[in-house]
Amino acid sequence: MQFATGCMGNKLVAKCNQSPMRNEEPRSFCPINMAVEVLGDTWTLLILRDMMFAGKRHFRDLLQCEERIASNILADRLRLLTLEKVITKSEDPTHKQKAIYSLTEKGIQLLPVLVQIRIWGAHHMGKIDAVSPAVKAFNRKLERGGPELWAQMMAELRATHLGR
Amino acid sequence: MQFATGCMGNKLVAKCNQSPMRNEEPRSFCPINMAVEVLGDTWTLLILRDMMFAGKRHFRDLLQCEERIASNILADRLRLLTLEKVITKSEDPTHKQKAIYSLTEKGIQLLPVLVQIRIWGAHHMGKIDAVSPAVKAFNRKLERGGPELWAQMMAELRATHLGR
DNA sequence: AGAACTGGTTGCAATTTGCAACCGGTTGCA
DNA sequence: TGCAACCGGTTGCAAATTGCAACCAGTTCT
Repeated sequence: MQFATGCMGNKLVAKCNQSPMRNEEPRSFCPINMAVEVLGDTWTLLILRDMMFAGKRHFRDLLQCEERIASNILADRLRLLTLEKVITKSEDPTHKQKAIYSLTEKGIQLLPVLVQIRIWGAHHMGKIDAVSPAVKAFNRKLERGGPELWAQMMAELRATHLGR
Repeated sequence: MQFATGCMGNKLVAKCNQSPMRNEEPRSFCPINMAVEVLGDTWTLLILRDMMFAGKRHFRDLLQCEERIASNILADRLRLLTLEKVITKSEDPTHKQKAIYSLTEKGIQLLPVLVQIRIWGAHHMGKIDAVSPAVKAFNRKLERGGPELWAQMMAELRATHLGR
C-alpha cells in the first residue's frame, strides 16, 4: 500500500466499474494489437492528450475535460495506465490528499502517436470554424515540424514529468 | 440501395449489434477526440491494420484475423468505417457475392497513425520472442524509414485501393 | 467552525460486446 | 445436375462495460 490517501477501508477491494485486471493473455502478440489493448477505448487517449498537451496531472483537472469523463471511468483508466506503466502516481508534497500523475518514458513515447492522430483528425474530421486560430496554428506547426519537433516536445515532457 | 447482394429482405433494418448511427454530435470538436470517436475501440484499428499491412479486402479474410473478431462486430465496424468514409465498399467483378473493401484517401492517411502505434507497441509491449524475424526486421525498417517511407507505402496503397 | 476541495467509490440502468447458430444466394466441382 | 463449400452478413441472448448521479471521508482554506 504505497499511497493510502483518502477514504474507504483499504481492503484491496476492486470490483465496481473496472476493466479486467489485465491478467489475461493478450489476444495476440502483434505489436499493434498489444498497443490497442492498452489504448483502444474512448477515453484513454483523451486522458493522455490532456496530460501531454494541457499539462493536466491531477484527478480533478482530468475530470474537467471537455468531453466530460465520468469519475469512475477516469479512476479506472488511471489505474490501468498505471498498471501498464504508462503513467505513475505519486503524492503531491503541497497537499496531503493530492495525487500527481506523471508520464513515464513509455508514456512520453506515445507522443508521436498522439501527434499523428491529431494531424489526421484535424485534416479529416475537423470542423474548420470550431477550432481557435491558435489551435489551428499549432496543428500546422505539428505537421511541418516532423520528428525533430516531436523529439523536442518529448524532451520537455521528460523535464516536467521525469524531472530530468 | 447500391449493393443489394446477399440475403435478408432489404428493408433498411438495422437494429442488432450496432453502434449508434453516428448522427450524434461529437463529444467535442477537438481533432484528437473526433479521431478517437472513429478509431477508439478494440477492433477498428485492427481491421485497418489488416487492410493496410496484410492486404485483406474481403469480409471473410478480415474475419480470419488472429484476434478472432466476431462477424457481427466486423460487419458493424465496416459499416461505421464506410459511413465515415475511411473505406468504401464495392462489388467484386469476379464474384457476384463478394464485396471488396477499399481504403479511401482519408483511410490511407491513417497509415502514419498505424505505423506510430506499431512502433510504440513493438518497443514497449513486444514480447521479443513472440515475433518472427521478418516482422522484427520490418519494424526496424519502419522506425528508420520515417516520413519518406510512409509516403512510399501510402503511394502503394493508393495504387491498389484507388487504382491510381 | 464551516465551506469548499481532494481523489475517488457505489449502485443501478442503459449500452455494447462476444458467442454461436443460422440464413439465403452464389460458385466450383463431379 | 446436384451438392458442398463459400459468400457477406443477421439474429437472439448472456455477459461485460459504460454512464450517471449521488455520496464519502479526509484535508485545506477562510
